[in-house]
Amino acid sequence: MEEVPSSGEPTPAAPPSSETSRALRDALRIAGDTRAALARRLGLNATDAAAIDHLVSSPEPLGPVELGNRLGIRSASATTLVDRLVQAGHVARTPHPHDRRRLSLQVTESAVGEVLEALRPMLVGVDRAVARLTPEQAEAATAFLREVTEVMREYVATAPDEPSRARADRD
Amino acid sequence: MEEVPSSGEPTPAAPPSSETSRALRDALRIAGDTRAALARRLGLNATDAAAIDHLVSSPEPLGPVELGNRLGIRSASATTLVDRLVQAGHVARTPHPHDRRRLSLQVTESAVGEVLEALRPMLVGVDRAVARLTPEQAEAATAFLREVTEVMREYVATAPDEPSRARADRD
DNA sequence: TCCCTTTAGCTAGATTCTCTAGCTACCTGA
DNA sequence: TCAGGTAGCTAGAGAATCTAGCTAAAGGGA
Repeated sequence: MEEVPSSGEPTPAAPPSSETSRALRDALRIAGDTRAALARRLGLNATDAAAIDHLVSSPEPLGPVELGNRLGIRSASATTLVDRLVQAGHVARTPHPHDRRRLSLQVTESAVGEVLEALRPMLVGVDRAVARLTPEQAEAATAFLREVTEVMREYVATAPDEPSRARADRD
Repeated sequence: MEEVPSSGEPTPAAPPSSETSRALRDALRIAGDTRAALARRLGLNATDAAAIDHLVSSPEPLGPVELGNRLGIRSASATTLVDRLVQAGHVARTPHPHDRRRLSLQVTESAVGEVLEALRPMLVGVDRAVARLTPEQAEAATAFLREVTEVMREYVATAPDEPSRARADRD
C-alpha cells in the first residue's frame, strides 16, 4: 500500500521493498512464537523443545555442552536439561567414539515422531504455500531465505555469551 | 539435493520445492534463536525480550494479561514480568482510557531505541537481502511470506493453553 | 615420558522466574 | 440492583537456570 516514492535512491527496482521487509519481520517474529507453541504441544518447556529441535536438525551429533552453547545456557544447566530429556524418554546418551570425555546425544525415534506429529499442521501449510510458487519464484525464494538465514546465523553467533549487563547504570 | 521424484503428484511445476521448504524451515528455526540472541544483547531474559518485542509490534496497546496470553504465561507471571520491565525502565503503565480495570503498557523511548540498536545488524542484513530482489521477486516473496506467516499464526493460535500432558503414560 | 593447560561433563547450593490459589475492583447484561 | 465475568495484583510453592568448583580425559611441549 504505502509505496514510499523514494527520491533517487539506490533502490532502482524495488518499490514494495519495505513491504517485503515488513512481511519478513512479521514472519520472523511469529516464527519465534512457534517454538513456544511447539513446546506446549509437546508438553515441554521452551528450552527443552528448542533443545530437541537443535538435536534433530543438527547434521552431526551434539554433546550436552555444545547443545548448551547453542541454546545460550551454561554447561551445568545443559546437564540437568539432558537429564530431563533422558528421563522423559526423548533423548539417549551414547559415548563418543573417539573422545572418552564426550557424549553424543541421540533423539529417540518416538521423540522424533512426536515432534513431526506436533509440527505437521505447520509443515502442511508451509508446503502448501511452497507448492503455489512457480519454479522461478521458488528458486528466488530459496536464495532469499538462505541469505536471510545467513544473516540471522551471524546475528546469533555474534550475540554476547552472557546477558550483557547493558547500561544497568540507568538511574 | 534430495529431490524426491514424486510420482504423479500435484506439484507439476516445483522441482526445487523441497529445497525451498528446507530453506524456509532453516530460516524459521534460526529465527527462533534470534529472539534469544536479542535478549542477550539487551541483557534481558528471553521472556522479557519477547514481551518488549510484542509490545513494540502490536498495533494497539496491550495490558499485562493480554501480553501474558501472547507469551503463554499466566496473569500472575505477567504482573511480575511487567514489574521487572517497569523497574528496568523499559515499560510504563498507563491507565486505559475507557476501562478502569485495564492498563496500557507503553514501551519507553529509550527501550525502543535500545531494541532498534540491538536489532540493527540483523535489519541491515535483511534489508540488503530484500534490496537484491527484483520487483517481481519482491512481490512474490511478500505474498509467500504473508501466507507462511498466516500458517504460523494459526499454528500458534491452536496450540494448547497449558503444557498438554501429552502421553505422560509412556513407560 | 611427564607435566601443564584446556575441555567435556557433572554436583551442590543460591537465585530467578513461573505457577497455583485467591483476592479486589470494575464492567456488563438481566 | 445484582450476578457473572474480566483485569490486575499478592503470597507462597515449584521448577529452571546460574555460579562455583570438581573429576577425567585429551593435547602440547620440554
